[in-house]
Amino acid sequence: MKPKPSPAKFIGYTDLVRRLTDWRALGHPDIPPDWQTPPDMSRGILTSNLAFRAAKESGKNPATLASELMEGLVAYISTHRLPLECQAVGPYLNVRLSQSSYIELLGANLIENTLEHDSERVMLEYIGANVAKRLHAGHMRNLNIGDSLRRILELKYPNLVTDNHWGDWGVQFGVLLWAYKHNVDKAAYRASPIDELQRLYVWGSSQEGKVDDWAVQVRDEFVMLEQGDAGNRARWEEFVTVSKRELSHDLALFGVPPTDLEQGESFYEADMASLREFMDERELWHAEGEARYVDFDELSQIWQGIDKPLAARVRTFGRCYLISTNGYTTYAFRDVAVRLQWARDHKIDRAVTVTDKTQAHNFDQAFALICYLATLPAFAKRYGTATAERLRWDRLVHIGYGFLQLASGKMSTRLGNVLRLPELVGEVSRAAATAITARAPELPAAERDARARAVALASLKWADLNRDPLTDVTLDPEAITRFEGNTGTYQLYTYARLRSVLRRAGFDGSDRSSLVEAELTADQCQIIDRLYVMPGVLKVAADEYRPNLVASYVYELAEAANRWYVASPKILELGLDDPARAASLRLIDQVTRQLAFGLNLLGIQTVEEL
RNA sequence: GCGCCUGUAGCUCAGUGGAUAGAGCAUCGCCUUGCGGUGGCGGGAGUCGCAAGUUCAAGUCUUGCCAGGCGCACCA
Repeated sequence: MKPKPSPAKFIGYTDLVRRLTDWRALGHPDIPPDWQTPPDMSRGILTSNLAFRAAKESGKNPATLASELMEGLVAYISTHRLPLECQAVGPYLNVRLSQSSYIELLGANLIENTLEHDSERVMLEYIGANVAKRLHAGHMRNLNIGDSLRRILELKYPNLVTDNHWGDWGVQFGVLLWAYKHNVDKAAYRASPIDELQRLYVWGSSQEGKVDDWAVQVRDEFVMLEQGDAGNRARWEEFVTVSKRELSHDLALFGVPPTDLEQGESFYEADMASLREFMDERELWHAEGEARYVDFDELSQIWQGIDKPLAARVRTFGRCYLISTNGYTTYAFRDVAVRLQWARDHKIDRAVTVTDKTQAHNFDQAFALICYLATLPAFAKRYGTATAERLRWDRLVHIGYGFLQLASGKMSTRLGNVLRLPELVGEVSRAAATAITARAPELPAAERDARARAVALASLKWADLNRDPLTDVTLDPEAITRFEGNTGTYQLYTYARLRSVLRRAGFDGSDRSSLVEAELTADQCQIIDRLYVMPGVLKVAADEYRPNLVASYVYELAEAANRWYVASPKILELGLDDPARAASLRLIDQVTRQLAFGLNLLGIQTVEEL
């Protein structure tokens, strides 16, 4: 008679941490254990430095205290039947999974074990495409970071909404409409509307100073558009339509799904008018001819209830123009209106915006202004108390990213110094095709190109997301597509190789009976530890908006799996009834699922063959 | 001038106030003709920009300097 699997219920990581956090040390009930992942997984899955923090009030040295605390922890774990072993190591309280639980974990679905949900309504804004302009290489970072944050934040916030803040309004449309009327090449427009619009915009801008009253003519075109002139309106709508078609094509090329919303800049006209009226009525800004501005030094002093550190920051924000001398609303003013609209109409509690890092100052100003306005009773009266309460400094977030360029000598300059997104993908795909041909020369061209595309996208996304968004990136297509090292290709390769083992073994996941008798090696247990603690990584990644933590986790998992796999006996040569074979295959299955899950959070699709 | 960001190995970069600061590339060696070796193991390589401070504990927090990048008003 074979022993039956343990009847103990599977406890996920998040659950386990919660229950361990409920434990309060005798004599120190007010000091939470604050469980963390240890720096080195060989120490276990969780560690607490409670003894340090409790040492002072108890007057004992941390190491002595730790062994005393350990008795209480042992009793707690035993009482609650948690599948854990624990040990005081010097002043640290270390917790590891009990040996008997590994087999059970191996058979469980570790990926289902995700984050605690937060009911906040969160808006994530990214892409930042403009009407009549193609995506260029700089947009890649926005797409990568935005799309990845979307996937990561969704794990924590079921009420996540995404928005593409579409650049579809403003004086530039006066320029475009004016240029279209004076210089459009109809044949070129039919052939490729976006290219012709880009040309027209450049041409139109270049006429400043050459044409009398250029500024007036351009402004009049935009004013006509604003006031609903039928011709300009129809043309503008057509520009928007062709631009959206172009954008969805580029997004598909890059494997990024569309956002939930596409609230272009024009969408906020009414709210800006309303805010303008509000600011005028209450004299909340300074007038300078047509222009209107806010002085943040003043504002920091009249802001009721602001805390001191924030006040010190806000007073350095300088002056912000919200209405220009020409009477146009500015970008900053639109960002104020955007957050009002989100808070009021979408009931957004937390708003995250992804743009390049040079815009940080603009968002500081816009966030400070809307937060200040939200403290005014008149604002709550006009826009709702709930709306006002949602607008809080610590919940308005700007994620800035640095610039991206190709390594010198490898930049495509066919279209001047702007590298379009499809060209970037093409450039990296060529490097990937070269690398693939080197190892599989006989591969048919179609198959090679398909793999090259997968490798190119994975390489680009990995190179981008494996680091802090703020750093500037110089891409070397050859380096990022290499199979060895910490590259996207290495992750894809590891996945494909392990999947191949499962295929050859005929693994279908159905047979778990022989698992029970398996003895796992220390290497295997450490991999299971890693798989088990992934939600801890995801939590920090979501809390701090940092996809690179997910990338680090994926890399470490792939590395650990490779290390074990290469050192272990050949799985396919083990007997079909050998429990070690079942355990190894099951582990590979868990690893590949987790790798795919992690890579997917970075927007990277795995492939079965590479 | 003011503000923000950055400064960690030769290079490119990770690094939750906590245990011996880690990867990749490059470099020097070793294992392995392999279930997908494009792998794996190891060596050398660090005053974590400098200096104070807070703390039981600082690459991490605070302050001051130094260097680089980016903003600073009606572009987005």
